[in-house]
Amino acid sequence: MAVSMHDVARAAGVSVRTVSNVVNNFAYVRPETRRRVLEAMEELGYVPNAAARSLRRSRTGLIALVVPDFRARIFADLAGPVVREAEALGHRVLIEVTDSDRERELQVLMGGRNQLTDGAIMMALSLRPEDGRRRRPGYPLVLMGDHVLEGDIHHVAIPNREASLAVVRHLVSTGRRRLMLLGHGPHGSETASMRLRGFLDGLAEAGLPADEALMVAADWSRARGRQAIEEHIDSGRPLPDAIFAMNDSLAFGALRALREHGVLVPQEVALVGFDDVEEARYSTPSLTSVSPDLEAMAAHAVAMLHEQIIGKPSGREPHITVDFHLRVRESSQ
Amino acid sequence: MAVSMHDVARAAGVSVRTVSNVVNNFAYVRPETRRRVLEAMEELGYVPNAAARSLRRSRTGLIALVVPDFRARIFADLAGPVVREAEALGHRVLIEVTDSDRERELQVLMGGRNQLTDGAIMMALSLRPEDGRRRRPGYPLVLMGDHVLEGDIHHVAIPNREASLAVVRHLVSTGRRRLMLLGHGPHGSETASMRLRGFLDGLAEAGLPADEALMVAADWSRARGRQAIEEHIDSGRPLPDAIFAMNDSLAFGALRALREHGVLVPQEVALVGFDDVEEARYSTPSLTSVSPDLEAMAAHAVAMLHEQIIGKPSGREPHITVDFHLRVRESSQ
DNA sequence: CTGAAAGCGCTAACAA
DNA sequence: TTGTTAGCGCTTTCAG
Repeated sequence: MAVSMHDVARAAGVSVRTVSNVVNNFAYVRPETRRRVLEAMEELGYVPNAAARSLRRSRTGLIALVVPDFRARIFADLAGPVVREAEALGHRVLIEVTDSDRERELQVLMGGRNQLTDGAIMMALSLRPEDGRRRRPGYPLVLMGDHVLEGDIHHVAIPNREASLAVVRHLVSTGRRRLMLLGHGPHGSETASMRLRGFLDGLAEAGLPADEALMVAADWSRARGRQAIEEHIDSGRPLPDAIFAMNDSLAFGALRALREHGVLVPQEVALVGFDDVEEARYSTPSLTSVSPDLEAMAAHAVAMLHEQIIGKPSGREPHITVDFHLRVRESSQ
Repeated sequence: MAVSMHDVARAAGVSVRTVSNVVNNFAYVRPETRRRVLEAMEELGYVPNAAARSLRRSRTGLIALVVPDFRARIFADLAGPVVREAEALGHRVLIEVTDSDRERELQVLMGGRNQLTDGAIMMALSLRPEDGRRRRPGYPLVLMGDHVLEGDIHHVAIPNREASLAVVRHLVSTGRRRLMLLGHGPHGSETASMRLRGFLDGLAEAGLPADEALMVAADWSRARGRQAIEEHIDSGRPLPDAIFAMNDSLAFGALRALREHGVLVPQEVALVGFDDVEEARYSTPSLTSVSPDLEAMAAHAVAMLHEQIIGKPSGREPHITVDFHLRVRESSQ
């Protein structure tokens, strides 16, 4: 067995109570006593036992960050800030990947297989609104992204509609008239439909027609972006003068296809993406893209979760949409 | 308080022992009894308490994956497989970020602040060989990457030297003679020096001189890659006919600088990176790059750690170097 | 096959 | 300011 508090107490000639006080930085320990205890800890190589503490406090100090995919850039950019914020509030973060599997997402909603985490922040992709009712009562939970579930679940959203509208306005302001929307359809998420909505609103606002032939279905990957544009060109249909890709991957795929067919970007076709991945600044041409304030998302989500965990009511609004910036670069000028 | 085994036992009219047997899928429970217990669990919404179990078993079921940075692609590509492999062996993964901070890395080496994890897989960047002696004895640990520490610490390595040698051979075989090495220096890691070594070995093998002026220092980022090439061009020094960038980011930065100065890749300068990030297949031109077998790394690391945790001796070699492939693409043909 | 009961290491109420 | 002590919920030894 490992060294326990009792061993330390004995070595330091005090009671476990005092050792506990020292370990937890409580007041009311005489400096001299504290020193002796610290010394004994050092000497014996004492390390507190997380399990025992959790059991006693009925809190593990762990929160879950549940994401669909490790490789998605949104994950990479969100995880850092989430971990940082969480640590600042005294939590550690257990990262869990669902692969967008509905069963796994439901699992989280219902509080997990075992009581390992004090709460969860989840980017759910496969849940349905009515799943909200299956939430385990009392398990602190914050949703990120667009998934709004039934029941009053805390939620931090990306400004999909607003940002898409801003993209259309930008393109129209530079004289583009035949806008293609790339990525509509198969993905089928809330996210996609909100971006579609902003796109349509933008067209309406500019008095432009919504041309079905220019709303192209595609999974959100480079390969599919490339393929979609390739097929469009091969079919002989006229090109749009601007493409709004629902994410940057699609945009890069499209860019590759355009280049292979000798289409000039932005002279003949303007191109805009969504997410503002690092690569956007370095591609040829550099890519105009929507940059959501992910740091703010992380901060809000953690703060909301923390309040639920410590049971503070907080007058905070349970639904927040963060800010965004449209980074205009070479591909749309 | 949450529902405990006692509650379930009472509801099912059995003893806690039996409930435990059911929960842990032990034998010797009559089907009828099992059914009753399962029913009671369902009805009461029983969820096992991880803390109590850990305390009793003196194992948390958690292993730590310790990485320098969330956004590094190597992390993204390693984390998925590690989590998968770990779950297959019954562990869950707690991800920890060190920001390459030596203190934090040492912390891990010494077993962590509290006994939260049963062991750790670490990509250490800032540790020094002699730090190996500070390892907490008995804490299962596997290192990933190049950092070899003193003491007999299990270790899975990337084939830096071998792969760099292969890159040089490839470039030489396509007629290149003045090779630049980009990324040498500041990064200062084992990784960098092994890649340098392979580069030099390759030159020697081909009977080419090692030209100091063509070994350019740069942090491993796009920005620095771009800047380094820019400065080289501005200085009026003659260009090399091939550039081997120590990672893909550097290569993309270099590519951008070359393009801005009208240098044709690969006609005038061939370009090769290291890591084979997804982007390499989609850049213009697509990038030749070294692709280490990260899945294998993950699998080996988890297997090694698992054996340490369960205390199986295993005849396994404690130092493994995984395989790699050189993906030859447009940038070097 | 099932029951009773002893702790795992820690926190915190209560006492001194 | 410090000591004593009762559990937190679970696994597991020992008995039936």
